[in-house]
Amino acid sequence: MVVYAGQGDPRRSIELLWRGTVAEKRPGPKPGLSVDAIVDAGIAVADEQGMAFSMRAVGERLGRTAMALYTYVPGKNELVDLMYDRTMAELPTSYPLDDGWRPAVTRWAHDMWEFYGRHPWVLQVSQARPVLGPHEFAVVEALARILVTTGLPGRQLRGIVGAINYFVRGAAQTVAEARAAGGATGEADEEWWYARSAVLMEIEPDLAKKFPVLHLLESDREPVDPELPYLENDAVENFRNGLRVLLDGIEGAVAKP
Amino acid sequence: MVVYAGQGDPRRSIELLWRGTVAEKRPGPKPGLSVDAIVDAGIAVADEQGMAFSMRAVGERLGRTAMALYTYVPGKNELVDLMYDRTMAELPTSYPLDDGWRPAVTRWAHDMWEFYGRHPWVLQVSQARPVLGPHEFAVVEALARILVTTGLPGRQLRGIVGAINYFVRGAAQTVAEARAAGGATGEADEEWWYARSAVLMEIEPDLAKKFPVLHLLESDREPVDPELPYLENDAVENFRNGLRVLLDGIEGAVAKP
DNA sequence: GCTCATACTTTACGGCATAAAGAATCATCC
DNA sequence: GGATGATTCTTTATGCCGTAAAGTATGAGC
Repeated sequence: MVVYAGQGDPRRSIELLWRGTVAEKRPGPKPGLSVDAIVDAGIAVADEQGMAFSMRAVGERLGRTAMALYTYVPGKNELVDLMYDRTMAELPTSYPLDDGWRPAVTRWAHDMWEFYGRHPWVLQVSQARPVLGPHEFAVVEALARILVTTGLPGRQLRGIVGAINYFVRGAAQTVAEARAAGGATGEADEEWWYARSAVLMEIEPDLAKKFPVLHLLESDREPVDPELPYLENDAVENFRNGLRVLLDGIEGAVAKP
Repeated sequence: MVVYAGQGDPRRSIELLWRGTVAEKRPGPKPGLSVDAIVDAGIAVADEQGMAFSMRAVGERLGRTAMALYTYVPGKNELVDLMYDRTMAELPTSYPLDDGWRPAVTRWAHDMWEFYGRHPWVLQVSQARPVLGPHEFAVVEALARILVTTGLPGRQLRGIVGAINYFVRGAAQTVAEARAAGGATGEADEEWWYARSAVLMEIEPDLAKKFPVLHLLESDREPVDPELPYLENDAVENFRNGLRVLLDGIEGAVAKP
Protein backbone atom coordinates (compact mmCIF):
# COMPACT_ATOMS: atom_id res chain seq x y z
CA MET A 1 0.00 0.00 0.00
CA VAL A 2 1.39 3.30 -1.11
CA VAL A 3 0.87 6.61 0.55
CA TYR A 4 -0.73 9.62 -1.01
CA ALA A 5 0.51 12.83 0.49
CA GLY A 6 1.28 16.48 0.30
CA GLN A 7 -0.78 19.42 1.51
CA GLY A 8 1.02 20.44 4.61
CA ASP A 9 0.18 23.61 6.44
CA PRO A 10 -0.01 26.07 3.56
CA ARG A 11 1.56 29.01 5.35
CA ARG A 12 4.59 27.02 6.44
CA SER A 13 4.96 25.31 3.08
CA ILE A 14 4.71 28.51 1.12
CA GLU A 15 7.21 30.26 3.32
CA LEU A 16 9.67 27.42 3.00
CA LEU A 17 9.09 27.26 -0.74
CA TRP A 18 9.50 30.91 -1.56
CA ARG A 19 11.54 32.42 1.20
CA GLY A 20 15.29 32.09 0.85
CA THR A 21 16.90 30.76 4.01
CA VAL A 22 18.64 33.56 5.85
CA ALA A 23 21.74 32.55 7.82
CA GLU A 24 21.79 34.37 11.16
CA LYS A 25 24.23 34.34 14.03
CA ARG A 26 22.60 32.29 16.78
CA PRO A 27 23.54 30.55 19.99
CA GLY A 28 23.58 26.80 20.30
CA PRO A 29 25.28 24.06 18.36
CA LYS A 30 25.88 24.58 14.64
CA PRO A 31 23.19 23.04 12.50
CA GLY A 32 24.51 19.87 10.94
CA LEU A 33 21.70 19.65 8.46
CA SER A 34 19.71 22.03 6.31
CA VAL A 35 16.30 22.10 4.71
CA ASP A 36 17.98 21.61 1.37
CA ALA A 37 19.89 18.54 2.47
CA ILE A 38 16.74 17.04 3.96
CA VAL A 39 14.74 17.69 0.81
CA ASP A 40 17.45 16.09 -1.31
CA ALA A 41 17.61 13.06 0.95
CA GLY A 42 13.84 12.82 0.88
CA ILE A 43 13.81 12.81 -2.91
CA ALA A 44 16.50 10.14 -3.02
CA VAL A 45 14.59 7.92 -0.62
CA ALA A 46 11.28 8.49 -2.40
CA ASP A 47 12.82 7.69 -5.77
CA GLU A 48 13.83 4.34 -4.31
CA GLN A 49 10.92 3.46 -2.08
CA GLY A 50 8.04 5.48 -3.46
CA MET A 51 5.73 7.68 -1.46
CA ALA A 52 5.70 5.12 1.36
CA PHE A 53 9.11 6.41 2.44
CA SER A 54 9.36 7.16 6.13
CA MET A 55 10.81 10.01 8.10
CA ARG A 56 12.97 7.42 9.82
CA ALA A 57 14.43 6.42 6.45
CA VAL A 58 15.20 10.01 5.48
CA GLY A 59 16.84 10.63 8.83
CA GLU A 60 18.90 7.49 8.55
CA ARG A 61 20.23 8.52 5.14
CA LEU A 62 21.52 11.68 6.80
CA GLY A 63 22.93 9.85 9.80
CA ARG A 64 20.27 11.26 12.11
CA THR A 65 17.13 10.11 13.81
CA ALA A 66 13.74 10.87 12.35
CA MET A 67 13.08 13.49 15.00
CA ALA A 68 16.12 15.52 13.99
CA LEU A 69 14.29 16.47 10.80
CA TYR A 70 11.57 18.20 12.75
CA THR A 71 14.03 20.93 13.65
CA TYR A 72 14.07 22.01 10.01
CA VAL A 73 10.75 20.90 8.61
CA PRO A 74 7.33 21.03 10.30
CA GLY A 75 6.27 17.54 9.27
CA LYS A 76 6.17 14.96 6.56
CA ASN A 77 3.46 16.68 4.53
CA GLU A 78 5.43 19.89 4.31
CA LEU A 79 8.54 17.94 3.41
CA VAL A 80 6.67 16.33 0.55
CA ASP A 81 5.56 19.75 -0.64
CA LEU A 82 9.17 20.86 -0.74
CA MET A 83 10.36 17.68 -2.43
CA TYR A 84 7.66 18.09 -5.02
CA ASP A 85 8.70 21.55 -6.02
CA ARG A 86 12.39 20.80 -5.89
CA THR A 87 12.20 17.94 -8.38
CA MET A 88 10.35 20.20 -10.79
CA ALA A 89 13.53 22.27 -11.05
CA GLU A 90 14.78 19.52 -13.37
CA LEU A 91 12.35 20.55 -16.07
CA PRO A 92 12.93 23.12 -18.83
CA THR A 93 11.30 26.48 -18.31
CA SER A 94 10.99 27.43 -21.95
CA TYR A 95 10.61 25.80 -25.32
CA PRO A 96 11.55 27.02 -28.79
CA LEU A 97 8.59 28.06 -30.89
CA ASP A 98 10.30 28.09 -34.30
CA ASP A 99 8.09 25.33 -35.66
CA GLY A 100 4.93 26.55 -34.00
CA TRP A 101 3.15 25.46 -30.86
CA ARG A 102 2.48 21.85 -31.77
CA PRO A 103 6.01 20.44 -31.63
CA ALA A 104 6.68 22.55 -28.57
CA VAL A 105 3.71 21.12 -26.68
CA THR A 106 4.76 17.65 -27.77
CA ARG A 107 8.22 18.25 -26.33
CA TRP A 108 6.72 19.56 -23.11
CA ALA A 109 4.51 16.50 -22.80
CA HIS A 110 7.37 14.10 -23.43
CA ASP A 111 9.57 15.89 -20.92
CA MET A 112 6.82 15.53 -18.33
CA TRP A 113 6.32 11.89 -19.20
CA GLU A 114 9.99 11.16 -18.64
CA PHE A 115 10.06 13.25 -15.51
CA TYR A 116 7.24 11.21 -13.99
CA GLY A 117 9.13 8.09 -14.97
CA ARG A 118 12.15 9.28 -12.98
CA HIS A 119 10.11 10.34 -9.94
CA PRO A 120 6.94 8.28 -9.87
CA TRP A 121 6.10 9.35 -6.32
CA VAL A 122 5.41 12.83 -7.68
CA LEU A 123 2.25 11.41 -9.21
CA GLN A 124 1.02 10.69 -5.70
CA VAL A 125 1.22 14.29 -4.61
CA SER A 126 -2.16 15.89 -4.39
CA GLN A 127 -3.12 18.03 -7.37
CA ALA A 128 -6.01 20.10 -6.24
CA ARG A 129 -5.21 23.10 -4.11
CA PRO A 130 -1.64 23.01 -5.12
CA VAL A 131 0.98 24.41 -2.81
CA LEU A 132 2.31 26.30 -5.72
CA GLY A 133 6.05 26.48 -5.50
CA PRO A 134 8.23 28.52 -7.81
CA HIS A 135 9.30 25.59 -9.95
CA GLU A 136 5.84 24.20 -10.45
CA PHE A 137 4.74 27.66 -11.46
CA ALA A 138 7.57 27.80 -13.96
CA VAL A 139 6.65 24.45 -15.50
CA VAL A 140 3.04 25.43 -16.03
CA GLU A 141 4.08 28.86 -17.24
CA ALA A 142 6.26 27.18 -19.85
CA LEU A 143 3.26 25.30 -21.22
CA ALA A 144 1.10 28.39 -21.07
CA ARG A 145 3.70 30.42 -22.96
CA ILE A 146 3.58 27.89 -25.76
CA LEU A 147 -0.18 27.83 -25.90
CA VAL A 148 -0.86 31.57 -25.90
CA THR A 149 0.69 31.67 -29.33
CA THR A 150 -2.41 29.88 -30.60
CA GLY A 151 -4.32 33.10 -29.96
CA LEU A 152 -7.09 31.24 -28.14
CA PRO A 153 -8.86 33.06 -25.30
CA GLY A 154 -7.72 32.51 -21.72
CA ARG A 155 -10.64 30.52 -20.47
CA GLN A 156 -10.34 28.05 -23.29
CA LEU A 157 -6.62 27.77 -22.71
CA ARG A 158 -7.21 26.96 -19.06
CA GLY A 159 -9.30 23.97 -20.09
CA ILE A 160 -6.64 22.93 -22.55
CA VAL A 161 -3.81 23.25 -20.05
CA GLY A 162 -5.86 21.14 -17.67
CA ALA A 163 -6.64 18.51 -20.30
CA ILE A 164 -3.00 18.17 -21.31
CA ASN A 165 -1.92 17.90 -17.70
CA TYR A 166 -4.52 15.32 -16.82
CA PHE A 167 -3.67 13.30 -19.86
CA VAL A 168 0.07 13.25 -19.31
CA ARG A 169 -0.30 12.54 -15.62
CA GLY A 170 -2.80 9.78 -16.18
CA ALA A 171 -0.75 8.11 -18.86
CA ALA A 172 2.39 8.31 -16.73
CA GLN A 173 0.52 6.96 -13.73
CA THR A 174 -0.44 3.85 -15.58
CA VAL A 175 3.15 3.04 -16.40
CA ALA A 176 4.46 4.04 -13.00
CA GLU A 177 2.00 1.87 -11.15
CA ALA A 178 2.50 -1.05 -13.46
CA ARG A 179 6.22 -0.79 -12.89
CA ALA A 180 5.80 -0.45 -9.15
CA ALA A 181 3.60 -3.53 -8.98
CA GLY A 182 5.99 -5.56 -11.10
CA GLY A 183 9.01 -4.29 -9.23
CA ALA A 184 7.45 -5.01 -5.86
CA THR A 185 7.08 -8.70 -6.59
CA GLY A 186 10.32 -8.83 -8.56
CA GLU A 187 8.58 -10.28 -11.57
CA ALA A 188 9.26 -9.11 -15.07
CA ASP A 189 6.46 -7.15 -16.68
CA GLU A 190 5.66 -9.74 -19.19
CA GLU A 191 5.40 -12.69 -16.85
CA TRP A 192 3.45 -10.60 -14.43
CA TRP A 193 0.93 -9.59 -17.06
CA TYR A 194 0.57 -13.07 -18.47
CA ALA A 195 0.18 -14.64 -15.05
CA ARG A 196 -2.83 -12.46 -14.47
CA SER A 197 -4.43 -13.09 -17.85
CA ALA A 198 -3.95 -16.78 -17.25
CA VAL A 199 -5.87 -16.68 -13.98
CA LEU A 200 -8.56 -14.56 -15.56
CA MET A 201 -8.95 -16.87 -18.54
CA GLU A 202 -9.11 -19.88 -16.29
CA ILE A 203 -11.97 -18.37 -14.31
CA GLU A 204 -13.80 -16.54 -17.07
CA PRO A 205 -13.07 -18.20 -20.39
CA ASP A 206 -15.80 -16.30 -22.21
CA LEU A 207 -14.20 -12.91 -21.61
CA ALA A 208 -13.89 -12.18 -25.31
CA LYS A 209 -17.54 -12.96 -25.86
CA LYS A 210 -18.75 -10.94 -22.91
CA PHE A 211 -16.77 -7.85 -23.88
CA PRO A 212 -16.43 -8.16 -27.63
CA VAL A 213 -15.50 -4.58 -28.42
CA LEU A 214 -12.75 -4.46 -25.85
CA HIS A 215 -11.47 -7.70 -27.28
CA LEU A 216 -11.48 -6.10 -30.70
CA LEU A 217 -9.48 -3.10 -29.50
CA GLU A 218 -7.02 -5.32 -27.71
CA SER A 219 -6.32 -7.48 -30.71
CA ASP A 220 -5.40 -4.68 -33.11
CA ARG A 221 -1.75 -4.38 -32.17
CA GLU A 222 1.33 -2.84 -33.67
CA PRO A 223 4.54 -4.86 -33.83
CA VAL A 224 6.16 -4.98 -30.42
CA ASP A 225 9.44 -3.23 -29.66
CA PRO A 226 11.51 -5.94 -28.00
CA GLU A 227 13.62 -3.30 -26.26
CA LEU A 228 10.78 -2.21 -24.02
CA PRO A 229 8.99 -4.28 -21.41
CA TYR A 230 5.66 -5.63 -22.53
CA LEU A 231 3.39 -3.22 -20.75
CA GLU A 232 5.40 -0.18 -21.64
CA ASN A 233 4.97 -0.86 -25.34
CA ASP A 234 1.28 -0.39 -24.83
CA ALA A 235 1.71 2.66 -22.69
CA VAL A 236 4.05 4.45 -25.08
CA GLU A 237 1.85 3.73 -28.07
CA ASN A 238 -1.27 4.87 -26.25
CA PHE A 239 0.49 7.99 -25.06
CA ARG A 240 1.50 8.97 -28.57
CA ASN A 241 -1.92 8.28 -30.03
CA GLY A 242 -3.81 9.99 -27.25
CA LEU A 243 -1.61 13.04 -27.40
CA ARG A 244 -2.08 13.29 -31.14
CA VAL A 245 -5.84 13.33 -30.73
CA LEU A 246 -5.62 15.96 -28.04
CA LEU A 247 -3.43 18.17 -30.19
CA ASP A 248 -5.73 17.69 -33.15
CA GLY A 249 -8.53 18.98 -30.98
CA ILE A 250 -6.55 22.09 -30.12
CA GLU A 251 -5.73 22.61 -33.76
CA GLY A 252 -9.42 22.41 -34.56
CA ALA A 253 -10.16 25.07 -31.98
CA VAL A 254 -7.46 27.30 -33.45
CA ALA A 255 -8.61 26.87 -37.03
CA LYS A 256 -12.29 27.35 -36.39
CA PRO A 257 -13.60 30.51 -34.72
CA MET B 1 -2.40 12.00 4.68
CA VAL B 2 -4.60 9.81 2.54
CA VAL B 3 -3.89 6.29 1.56
CA TYR B 4 -3.45 5.05 -1.94
CA ALA B 5 -4.33 1.41 -2.28
CA GLY B 6 -5.52 -1.54 -4.25
CA GLN B 7 -3.48 -4.26 -5.89
CA GLY B 8 -3.97 -7.13 -3.54
CA ASP B 9 -2.82 -10.61 -4.40
CA PRO B 10 -4.13 -10.86 -7.98
CA ARG B 11 -5.12 -14.50 -7.83
CA ARG B 12 -7.21 -14.04 -4.71
CA SER B 13 -8.72 -10.80 -5.95
CA ILE B 14 -9.59 -12.20 -9.34
CA GLU B 15 -11.21 -15.25 -7.81
CA LEU B 16 -13.25 -13.16 -5.43
CA LEU B 17 -14.22 -10.79 -8.21
CA TRP B 18 -15.33 -13.31 -10.80
CA ARG B 19 -16.23 -16.44 -8.92
CA GLY B 20 -19.75 -16.57 -7.48
CA THR B 21 -19.74 -17.60 -3.83
CA VAL B 22 -20.92 -21.17 -3.49
CA ALA B 23 -22.78 -21.98 -0.29
CA GLU B 24 -21.69 -25.39 1.01
CA LYS B 25 -22.73 -27.43 4.02
CA ARG B 26 -19.93 -27.08 6.51
CA PRO B 27 -19.29 -27.70 10.18
CA GLY B 28 -18.73 -24.87 12.60
CA PRO B 29 -20.75 -21.80 13.51
CA LYS B 30 -22.87 -20.20 10.80
CA PRO B 31 -21.11 -17.29 9.16
CA GLY B 32 -22.59 -14.08 10.46
CA LEU B 33 -21.05 -12.02 7.71
CA SER B 34 -20.38 -12.38 4.01
CA VAL B 35 -17.95 -10.97 1.51
CA ASP B 36 -20.79 -8.92 0.08
CA ALA B 37 -21.73 -7.42 3.41
CA ILE B 38 -18.11 -6.54 4.11
CA VAL B 39 -17.65 -4.94 0.72
CA ASP B 40 -20.78 -2.86 1.22
CA ALA B 41 -19.67 -1.78 4.66
CA GLY B 42 -16.26 -0.94 3.26
CA ILE B 43 -17.79 1.26 0.58
CA ALA B 44 -19.96 3.04 3.12
CA VAL B 45 -17.00 3.74 5.37
CA ALA B 46 -14.80 4.84 2.47
CA ASP B 47 -17.50 7.18 1.18
CA GLU B 48 -17.44 8.86 4.58
CA GLN B 49 -13.80 8.76 5.53
CA GLY B 50 -11.98 8.38 2.24
CA MET B 51 -9.31 5.87 1.43
CA ALA B 52 -7.82 6.29 4.90
CA PHE B 53 -10.61 4.07 6.25
CA SER B 54 -9.39 1.29 8.51
CA MET B 55 -10.23 -2.37 8.82
CA ARG B 56 -11.25 -1.57 12.39
CA ALA B 57 -13.82 0.91 11.14
CA VAL B 58 -15.28 -1.55 8.67
CA GLY B 59 -15.47 -4.25 11.33
CA GLU B 60 -17.08 -1.88 13.79
CA ARG B 61 -19.79 -0.96 11.31
CA LEU B 62 -20.65 -4.66 11.15
CA GLY B 63 -20.48 -5.14 14.90
CA ARG B 64 -17.29 -7.20 14.67
CA THR B 65 -13.61 -6.73 15.30
CA ALA B 66 -11.23 -5.97 12.48
CA MET B 67 -9.87 -9.50 12.57
CA ALA B 68 -13.27 -11.02 11.86
CA LEU B 69 -13.02 -9.65 8.32
CA TYR B 70 -9.95 -11.71 7.62
CA THR B 71 -12.11 -14.84 7.62
CA TYR B 72 -13.77 -13.61 4.44
CA VAL B 73 -11.20 -11.39 2.78
CA PRO B 74 -7.44 -11.92 2.57
CA GLY B 75 -6.52 -8.35 3.49
CA LYS B 76 -7.23 -4.70 3.02
CA ASN B 77 -5.82 -4.48 -0.48
CA GLU B 78 -8.03 -7.25 -1.76
CA LEU B 79 -11.00 -5.65 -0.03
CA VAL B 80 -10.28 -2.42 -1.86
CA ASP B 81 -10.16 -4.31 -5.14
CA LEU B 82 -13.60 -5.69 -4.43
CA MET B 83 -15.01 -2.35 -3.29
CA TYR B 84 -13.66 -0.74 -6.41
CA ASP B 85 -15.42 -3.12 -8.75
CA ARG B 86 -18.62 -3.17 -6.74
CA THR B 87 -19.16 0.58 -6.91
CA MET B 88 -18.72 0.46 -10.67
CA ALA B 89 -21.94 -1.54 -10.82
CA GLU B 90 -23.72 1.79 -10.33
CA LEU B 91 -22.74 2.92 -13.79
CA PRO B 92 -24.70 2.36 -17.01
CA THR B 93 -23.43 -0.37 -19.26
CA SER B 94 -24.76 1.03 -22.50
CA TYR B 95 -25.59 4.34 -24.08
CA PRO B 96 -28.01 5.22 -26.88
CA LEU B 97 -26.31 6.05 -30.16
CA ASP B 98 -29.24 7.74 -31.88
CA ASP B 99 -27.48 11.08 -32.12
CA GLY B 100 -24.08 9.62 -32.93
CA TRP B 101 -21.06 8.97 -30.78
CA ARG B 102 -20.38 12.49 -29.59
CA PRO B 103 -23.33 13.00 -27.26
CA ALA B 104 -22.97 9.43 -26.06
CA VAL B 105 -19.33 9.94 -25.07
CA THR B 106 -20.30 13.19 -23.41
CA ARG B 107 -22.91 11.37 -21.35
CA TRP B 108 -20.43 8.68 -20.43
CA ALA B 109 -17.91 11.29 -19.33
CA HIS B 110 -20.46 13.14 -17.22
CA ASP B 111 -21.64 9.92 -15.60
CA MET B 112 -18.08 9.13 -14.66
CA TRP B 113 -17.54 12.63 -13.36
CA GLU B 114 -20.54 12.33 -11.07
CA PHE B 115 -19.58 8.85 -10.03
CA TYR B 116 -16.18 10.03 -8.89
CA GLY B 117 -17.92 12.80 -7.01
CA ARG B 118 -19.98 10.23 -5.10
CA HIS B 119 -17.03 7.94 -4.37
CA PRO B 120 -13.90 10.04 -4.36
CA TRP B 121 -11.82 7.28 -2.81
CA VAL B 122 -12.14 5.39 -6.10
CA LEU B 123 -9.75 7.93 -7.58
CA GLN B 124 -7.14 6.70 -5.16
CA VAL B 125 -7.31 3.14 -6.40
CA SER B 126 -4.42 2.25 -8.63
CA GLN B 127 -5.06 2.73 -12.33
CA ALA B 128 -2.65 0.31 -13.84
CA ARG B 129 -4.76 -2.41 -12.34
CA PRO B 130 -4.58 -5.68 -14.10
CA VAL B 131 -7.03 -6.95 -11.52
CA LEU B 132 -9.96 -6.12 -13.71
CA GLY B 133 -13.34 -6.90 -12.26
CA PRO B 134 -16.48 -7.57 -14.27
CA HIS B 135 -18.03 -4.18 -13.64
CA GLU B 136 -14.96 -2.19 -14.55
CA PHE B 137 -14.78 -4.23 -17.74
CA ALA B 138 -18.40 -3.36 -18.43
CA VAL B 139 -17.83 0.37 -17.96
CA VAL B 140 -14.91 0.46 -20.35
CA GLU B 141 -16.75 -1.77 -22.79
CA ALA B 142 -19.61 0.74 -22.76
CA LEU B 143 -17.23 3.50 -23.84
CA ALA B 144 -15.58 1.26 -26.40
CA ARG B 145 -18.96 0.33 -27.88
CA ILE B 146 -19.68 3.98 -28.43
CA LEU B 147 -16.32 4.68 -30.00
CA VAL B 148 -16.19 1.77 -32.44
CA THR B 149 -19.00 3.45 -34.33
CA THR B 150 -16.48 6.09 -35.40
CA GLY B 151 -14.91 3.42 -37.58
CA LEU B 152 -11.43 4.27 -36.32
CA PRO B 153 -8.89 1.43 -36.08
CA GLY B 154 -8.44 -0.38 -32.79
CA ARG B 155 -5.03 0.92 -31.90
CA GLN B 156 -6.12 4.50 -32.34
CA LEU B 157 -9.21 3.83 -30.26
CA ARG B 158 -7.08 2.45 -27.44
CA GLY B 159 -5.26 5.74 -27.26
CA ILE B 160 -8.53 7.62 -27.33
CA VAL B 161 -10.11 5.49 -24.63
CA GLY B 162 -7.04 6.12 -22.54
CA ALA B 163 -7.07 9.85 -23.16
CA ILE B 164 -10.73 10.19 -22.23
CA ASN B 165 -10.24 8.16 -19.09
CA TYR B 166 -7.19 10.09 -17.98
CA PHE B 167 -8.90 13.35 -18.63
CA VAL B 168 -12.09 12.54 -16.72
CA ARG B 169 -10.18 11.04 -13.85
CA GLY B 170 -7.79 13.93 -13.63
CA ALA B 171 -10.51 16.53 -13.72
CA ALA B 172 -12.53 14.66 -11.09
CA GLN B 173 -9.46 14.28 -8.92
CA THR B 174 -8.93 17.99 -8.80
CA VAL B 175 -12.42 18.55 -7.47
CA ALA B 176 -12.32 15.58 -5.12
CA GLU B 177 -9.06 16.63 -3.55
CA ALA B 178 -10.18 20.19 -3.25
CA ARG B 179 -13.30 19.05 -1.43
CA ALA B 180 -11.34 16.68 0.78
CA ALA B 181 -8.85 19.36 1.72
CA GLY B 182 -11.63 21.82 2.44
CA GLY B 183 -13.47 19.29 4.53
CA ALA B 184 -10.34 18.37 6.45
CA THR B 185 -9.57 21.90 7.55
CA GLY B 186 -13.22 22.89 7.73
CA GLU B 187 -12.59 25.89 5.55
CA ALA B 188 -14.71 26.77 2.60
CA ASP B 189 -12.97 26.54 -0.71
CA GLU B 190 -13.05 30.23 -1.24
CA GLU B 191 -11.53 31.22 2.06
CA TRP B 192 -8.88 28.60 1.65
CA TRP B 193 -7.96 29.85 -1.76
CA TYR B 194 -7.88 33.47 -0.70
CA ALA B 195 -5.86 32.73 2.42
CA ARG B 196 -3.29 31.00 0.30
CA SER B 197 -3.10 33.71 -2.32
CA ALA B 198 -2.72 36.23 0.45
CA VAL B 199 0.28 34.40 1.89
CA LEU B 200 1.71 33.97 -1.56
CA MET B 201 1.26 37.64 -2.44
CA GLU B 202 2.76 38.71 0.83
CA ILE B 203 5.89 36.68 0.20
CA GLU B 204 6.14 37.05 -3.57
CA PRO B 205 4.37 40.24 -4.63
CA ASP B 206 5.76 40.08 -8.15
CA LEU B 207 4.01 36.84 -8.99
CA ALA B 208 2.09 38.34 -11.87
CA LYS B 209 5.26 39.77 -13.36
CA LYS B 210 7.24 36.57 -12.93
CA PHE B 211 4.60 34.40 -14.56
CA PRO B 212 2.80 36.77 -16.88
CA VAL B 213 1.10 34.24 -19.10
CA LEU B 214 -0.37 32.31 -16.21
CA HIS B 215 -1.63 35.58 -14.85
CA LEU B 216 -3.23 36.28 -18.19
CA LEU B 217 -5.00 32.92 -18.26
CA GLU B 218 -6.19 33.31 -14.70
CA SER B 219 -7.72 36.71 -15.29
CA ASP B 220 -9.93 35.75 -18.24
CA ARG B 221 -12.89 34.42 -16.25
CA GLU B 222 -16.49 33.64 -16.97
CA PRO B 223 -19.17 34.93 -14.60
CA VAL B 224 -19.25 32.79 -11.49
CA ASP B 225 -22.20 30.55 -10.62
CA PRO B 226 -22.98 31.49 -7.01
CA GLU B 227 -24.59 28.09 -6.42
CA LEU B 228 -21.28 26.29 -6.65
CA PRO B 229 -18.26 26.63 -4.40
CA TYR B 230 -15.50 28.76 -5.77
CA LEU B 231 -13.13 26.09 -6.94
CA GLU B 232 -15.83 23.91 -8.41
CA ASN B 233 -16.82 26.66 -10.80
CA ASP B 234 -13.37 26.48 -12.24
CA ALA B 235 -13.35 22.73 -12.34
CA VAL B 236 -16.70 22.43 -14.08
CA GLU B 237 -15.78 25.03 -16.65
CA ASN B 238 -12.42 23.42 -17.32
CA PHE B 239 -14.02 20.02 -17.56
CA ARG B 240 -16.47 21.20 -20.18
CA ASN B 241 -13.86 23.05 -22.22
CA GLY B 242 -11.30 20.29 -21.99
CA LEU B 243 -13.79 17.65 -23.00
CA ARG B 244 -14.86 19.70 -25.98
CA VAL B 245 -11.29 19.94 -27.21
CA LEU B 246 -10.80 16.24 -26.75
CA LEU B 247 -13.94 15.40 -28.68
CA ASP B 248 -12.97 17.84 -31.42
CA GLY B 249 -9.74 15.94 -31.74
CA ILE B 250 -11.59 12.66 -32.16
CA GLU B 251 -13.84 14.27 -34.72
CA GLY B 252 -10.80 15.42 -36.63
CA ALA B 253 -9.40 11.90 -36.66
CA VAL B 254 -12.72 10.56 -37.92
CA ALA B 255 -13.07 13.16 -40.67
CA LYS B 256 -9.50 13.15 -41.94
CA PRO B 257 -7.62 10.11 -43.17
C1' DG C 1 31.69 31.53 33.61
C1' DC C 2 26.78 31.84 33.44
C1' DT C 3 22.57 31.91 30.63
C1' DC C 4 19.73 30.12 27.41
C1' DA C 5 18.41 29.28 22.59
C1' DT C 6 19.35 25.67 19.58
C1' DA C 7 20.42 20.76 17.55
C1' DC C 8 19.67 16.45 18.27
C1' DT C 9 18.42 11.92 20.86
C1' DT C 10 15.52 9.07 23.68
C1' DT C 11 11.36 7.57 25.03
C1' DA C 12 6.60 7.18 24.53
C1' DC C 13 1.82 7.34 22.51
C1' DG C 14 -1.80 6.17 19.66
C1' DG C 15 -2.79 4.45 15.20
C1' DC C 16 -2.39 1.09 11.56
C1' DA C 17 -2.48 -3.97 9.20
C1' DT C 18 -2.26 -8.32 10.48
C1' DA C 19 0.01 -12.78 12.68
C1' DA C 20 -0.94 -16.18 16.30
C1' DA C 21 -3.47 -18.31 19.64
C1' DG C 22 -7.66 -19.25 22.01
C1' DA C 23 -12.88 -19.67 22.69
C1' DA C 24 -17.23 -20.80 21.02
C1' DT C 25 -20.20 -23.24 17.71
C1' DC C 26 -22.09 -27.02 15.19
C1' DA C 27 -22.26 -30.74 11.20
C1' DT C 28 -20.53 -35.15 11.01
C1' DC C 29 -18.98 -39.85 12.30
C1' DC C 30 -18.62 -43.62 15.88
C1' DG D 1 -25.27 -39.15 21.99
C1' DG D 2 -20.87 -37.97 22.75
C1' DA D 3 -16.42 -37.12 20.69
C1' DT D 4 -14.06 -34.90 16.53
C1' DG D 5 -12.56 -31.28 14.04
C1' DA D 6 -13.56 -27.56 10.86
C1' DT D 7 -15.10 -22.99 11.13
C1' DT D 8 -16.26 -18.17 13.06
C1' DC D 9 -14.88 -14.70 15.77
C1' DT D 10 -12.17 -12.47 19.75
C1' DT D 11 -7.99 -11.56 22.23
C1' DT D 12 -3.48 -10.58 22.37
C1' DA D 13 0.76 -9.26 20.38
C1' DT D 14 4.21 -7.58 16.80
C1' DG D 15 6.23 -4.24 14.19
C1' DC D 16 5.51 -0.48 11.43
C1' DC D 17 4.19 4.62 11.13
C1' DG D 18 4.13 10.09 12.35
C1' DT D 19 5.20 12.85 15.89
C1' DA D 20 4.67 14.81 20.99
C1' DA D 21 7.45 15.47 25.12
C1' DA D 22 11.34 15.41 27.71
C1' DG D 23 16.19 15.14 28.18
C1' DT D 24 21.24 16.15 26.80
C1' DA D 25 24.87 18.50 24.70
C1' DT D 26 26.61 22.74 22.33
C1' DG D 27 28.21 27.33 21.86
C1' DA D 28 27.28 32.57 21.22
C1' DG D 29 26.58 36.66 24.05
C1' DC D 30 26.56 38.84 28.41
